[in-house]
Amino acid sequence: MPIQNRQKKLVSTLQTVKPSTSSSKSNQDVAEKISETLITLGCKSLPSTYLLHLLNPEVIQLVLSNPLLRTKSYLDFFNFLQWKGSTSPYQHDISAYLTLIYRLFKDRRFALAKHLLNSVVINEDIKCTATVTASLLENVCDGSWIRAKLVDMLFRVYSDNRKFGEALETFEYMKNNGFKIDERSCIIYLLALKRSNQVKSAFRFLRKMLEAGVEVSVRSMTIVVDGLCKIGEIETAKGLMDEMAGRGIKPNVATYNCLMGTYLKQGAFEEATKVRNLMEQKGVAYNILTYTILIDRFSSCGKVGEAERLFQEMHQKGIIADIYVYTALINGHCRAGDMKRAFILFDELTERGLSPNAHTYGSIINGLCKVGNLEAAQMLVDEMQSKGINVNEVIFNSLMNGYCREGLVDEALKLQVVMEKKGLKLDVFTYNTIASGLCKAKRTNEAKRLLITMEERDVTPNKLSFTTLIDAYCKEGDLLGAKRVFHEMEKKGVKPNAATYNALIYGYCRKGNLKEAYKLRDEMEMNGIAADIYTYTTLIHGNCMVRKVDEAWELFHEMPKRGLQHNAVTYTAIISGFSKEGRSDEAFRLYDEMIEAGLKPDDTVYSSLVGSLHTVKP
DNA sequence: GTAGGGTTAG
Repeated sequence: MPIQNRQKKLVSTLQTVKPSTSSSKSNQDVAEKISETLITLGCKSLPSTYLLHLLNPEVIQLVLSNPLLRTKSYLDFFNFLQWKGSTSPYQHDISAYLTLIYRLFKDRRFALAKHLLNSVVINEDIKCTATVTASLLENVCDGSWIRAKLVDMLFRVYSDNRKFGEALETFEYMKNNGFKIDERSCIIYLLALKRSNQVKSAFRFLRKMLEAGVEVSVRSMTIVVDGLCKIGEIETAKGLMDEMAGRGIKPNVATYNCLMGTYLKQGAFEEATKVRNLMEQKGVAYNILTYTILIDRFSSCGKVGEAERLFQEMHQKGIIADIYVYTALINGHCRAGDMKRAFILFDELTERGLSPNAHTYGSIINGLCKVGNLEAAQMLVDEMQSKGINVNEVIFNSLMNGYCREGLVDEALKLQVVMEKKGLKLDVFTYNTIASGLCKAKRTNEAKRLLITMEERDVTPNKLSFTTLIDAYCKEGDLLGAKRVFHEMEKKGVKPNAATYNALIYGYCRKGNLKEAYKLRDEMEMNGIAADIYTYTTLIHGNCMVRKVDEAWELFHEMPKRGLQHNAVTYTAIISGFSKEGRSDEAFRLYDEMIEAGLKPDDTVYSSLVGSLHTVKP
């Protein structure tokens, strides 16, 4: 039957119903007629003009509740009514939605039911409180077993939408009405909380789960343990694990991975080893993630040999490395400057059918930038682009850093323009990298300008930005400016570190103001920041400059006592100090000592040693 | 529906 004829028929059908009366009987008649039309003719034939003034919520409710209607028909009817293209789209009330959701669920169309429930909770025009929604849901379910499923679905939907208050209210509703609460739904809520940085709420909720009689497993516990570890509450996490053990919930490999990973990130190797021992003791085998974390952390802190050993061990145990493992190991070698091994692994993973991704390329490109091979880095950038992998902010930052290290800060500035053109956001890394590149190129004014303006572009300067800025002022000899920035950073609650103090100490040394430099050294130590190799080297150099080589010598002696090893720069400073004073015996003795320590002297050492031979003792 | 990867300063 052609569409037009169908419509004519429907119109005539509808006209037989008196629209003026609003009694239930009449509503029922209308509903029945509409249902009949829908069953026999389908939804496409509904002419909106006539229907809209015959309809009211009760009629709609009746149509939607008609068991004779097939799912497709009432769904079409529902959508037809609120079709946005019509002149007056109809706004269903919440009961209409919930009725439809119930029917969809009954017809096992779960995804659609959930989708609609989602629109109920986010639609400002129809949404009710969680308790009201839950009880309305129960109403439309008419005592069916489905009501428990639907209230559970409501809990999940609230969680998915980060509506934590409503989700909790639904949870309480289920608890108070004797529903059995599924742990898997609670996990969705826990994860949503954790992802919104509401770890403490997740922690409290876990307790609520236990109180409500939910069968809590190690999964829920691990989510909370992980969250607590991530916010640095590792002791709370351990306390929780003990408490749960008392309830028979034992940690598994995932739980241990969280704990161990956190310790390793903090550099607490002994604690991490304790976790590993505990795993062994309890017979909990490592999985691929355990190995990834271990390989990644050892790689990051320069213990790439240990990372390689774990990589072998993993293979012996029959665990096949994935792209994460390869990337972690490659990164370790790149950081150590061993590009040869990095490329061997890169080829190996490709041969094994794995595809390098942006992180893998990022590691290799960064490694190449560090060793100054910018052409090769550029080639890899081209390669990844040809594979359709986007060059992201991190890779741009790596490249900029590479150029800055080579003194090619203008190339870095060109990349900045490219980044902006691509719509990539310059982040704190970008600004800090370029600023320090500018400082190194003695373009301190540009560096200062960049760091001062970054805030205007919504990038919050961090410790490093302030330190670089202080460094720029110090290099210009503007100690007042440097001090001003130092105080400004304190005021903003950004804590200085050793590098910050060292920049200032350098500034004072450069002016020959050793008194102030020493004062700063004492101040940093009082604030719990240990003087490091840079602090000492700067002070040694500063003393030598004002011909106080004995003071320098004293500092040089102090270093090993404090666990600081001399490096080539320290030796260079002290050797040239003695040389300048014409104390060539001491200078040569230190030179031999330096060679013996396996340190490579640079040109400065030679020239100062040669120079010392011509200097007449005062 | 547990847990994982690449970038910055002296």
